[in-house]
Amino acid sequence: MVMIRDQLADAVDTALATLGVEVGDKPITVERPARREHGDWSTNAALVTAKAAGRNPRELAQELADHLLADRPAHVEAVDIAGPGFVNLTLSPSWLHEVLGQVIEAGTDDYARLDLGDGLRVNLEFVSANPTGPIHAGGGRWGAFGDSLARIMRRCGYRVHTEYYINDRGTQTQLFGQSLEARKAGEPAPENGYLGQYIEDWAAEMPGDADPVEWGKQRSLDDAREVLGSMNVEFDTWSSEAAIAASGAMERAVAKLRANGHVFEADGATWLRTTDFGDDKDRVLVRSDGDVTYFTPDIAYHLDKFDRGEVIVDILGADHHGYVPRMRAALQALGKPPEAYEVIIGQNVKLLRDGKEVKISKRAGTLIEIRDLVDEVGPDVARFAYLMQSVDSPQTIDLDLLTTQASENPVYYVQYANARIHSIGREAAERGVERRPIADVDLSVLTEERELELLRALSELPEVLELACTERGPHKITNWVRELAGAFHGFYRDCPILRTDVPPDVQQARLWLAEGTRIGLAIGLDLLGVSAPERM
RNA sequence: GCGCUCGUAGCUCAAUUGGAUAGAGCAUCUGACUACGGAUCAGAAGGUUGGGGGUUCGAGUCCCUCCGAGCGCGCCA
Repeated sequence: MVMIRDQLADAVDTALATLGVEVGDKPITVERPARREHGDWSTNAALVTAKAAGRNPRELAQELADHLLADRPAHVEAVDIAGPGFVNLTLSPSWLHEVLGQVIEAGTDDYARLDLGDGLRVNLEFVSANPTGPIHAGGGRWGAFGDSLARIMRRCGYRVHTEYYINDRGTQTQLFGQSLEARKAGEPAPENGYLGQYIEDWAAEMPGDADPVEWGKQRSLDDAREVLGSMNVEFDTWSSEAAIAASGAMERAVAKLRANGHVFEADGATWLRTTDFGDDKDRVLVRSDGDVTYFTPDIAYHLDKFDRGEVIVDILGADHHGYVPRMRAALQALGKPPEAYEVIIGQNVKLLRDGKEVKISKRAGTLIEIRDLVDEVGPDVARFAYLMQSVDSPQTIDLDLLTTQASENPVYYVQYANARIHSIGREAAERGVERRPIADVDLSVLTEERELELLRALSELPEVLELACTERGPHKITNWVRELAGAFHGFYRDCPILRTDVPPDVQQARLWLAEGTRIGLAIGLDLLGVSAPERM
């Protein structure tokens, strides 16, 4: 599918070459201007090349505009220069009619399906909460984000493998099991043990003959799997730290690190010289008491993940960012190139209840379970709420607002647009109105501003998807889906389809426009892991 | 103290990664259907992008500095 943007960019390149203008370091872009009066597309080509060429930007822009007018790319109606030297292109609505044809032809499977990844295998790890209790509402952010990013990257041509790492080896799982056991026996919790309502509930649930450590771990995992699954978050692999540790993978990893010359002994412990690769201090692999730190099995695990991906990506909460330099160093010490390891740091979620922050501590038992949130507002509202914001900024979720105003959640605004489209389909069937093959329909009758706005929104999806993928920003899809829904609601209001006074040719074109919108909503909502109900 | 991240409308957040007059939703106020679904639409109001300096054709975005917030700095995990 040839994108109009590429056609325009080619035309600009050709014109620059004809003018003999050197293209420097600054990238020449063809973009959609923020304001409608600046045309449909705009290029900064004259601005970024003028200085090196020793030219006046506006004069250069004028020459560029003249060339573009003389050898006019398809659909281009007018070329203007504006501001400091932008060249603005105004296109005939025919380019949008062409987009609608492409959307219909490609359908849900193929419209906005890109090939950025070229089949590169990417291993994506997220959530990976300790199996010492239920997943808290903050952890839901990583589930929603990671799963959506996986969907986005898959649509962009990456082969993505998702993983959940289970820290089931260390002292925390032991303590957790002991806490359950103590609670069941009516004894006080062990020192630094786990407290809270869920300990009480789970202890009551635990059979008397169960191994508390093993049962507690399994109970936590079942909870995570079920509640994340209810939010449409799935993992290809659940990796156990204990299994990695028992497999000999740690010993192999340490041997390789040693062979590569990055391991040394000091103070009775075995160290990895991570400072060779930019860490601020060296790290212990094997403690002087002979036990490994948790770093060592984690190195083995990260090495193991390369079996399921050429690039591995960790999605971590900001509270783990201090850990990144040592893992990056360890993988480089193992001979992996720096670009084979990517870390996405997400800012933490702040939960408000009664206007006050709920401090989360699993150990103290003060937590808001994601299950409670999902039970109360439903998986779509929860997931959409997590995905409305960039993970780069701290997120504040006001639980009272989300629950009391659940019915005003933006997700319904989007789903309602979808339901309206399906409602039109049902009504059309009832009235015996049929959609003729698109080849027989004249889309050029779509000239109302509402119609063009909707088409413009639809045309943006491939660009938005590309950005969402390269910038690791699923929230860009959320924003787009809201825009598309908004454009549809406006269209729906002002452009009747089935009313008897609508001319048949207009009716046909609008039926296809509604169908194109349905396709766009289906793609967008699927990328977000949110359902697209036909009725509400 | 050192390091990482962040600071945008009353609130929650965007901003095509350096582009043109910084945009949405919520909340507030004012309007719109005898209908293809009002969970909708139109409009008003709301800003010195924490402060200051710098870089350049151009800065919310990059650099410096101050202020404020979150997180991290163990032979814990």
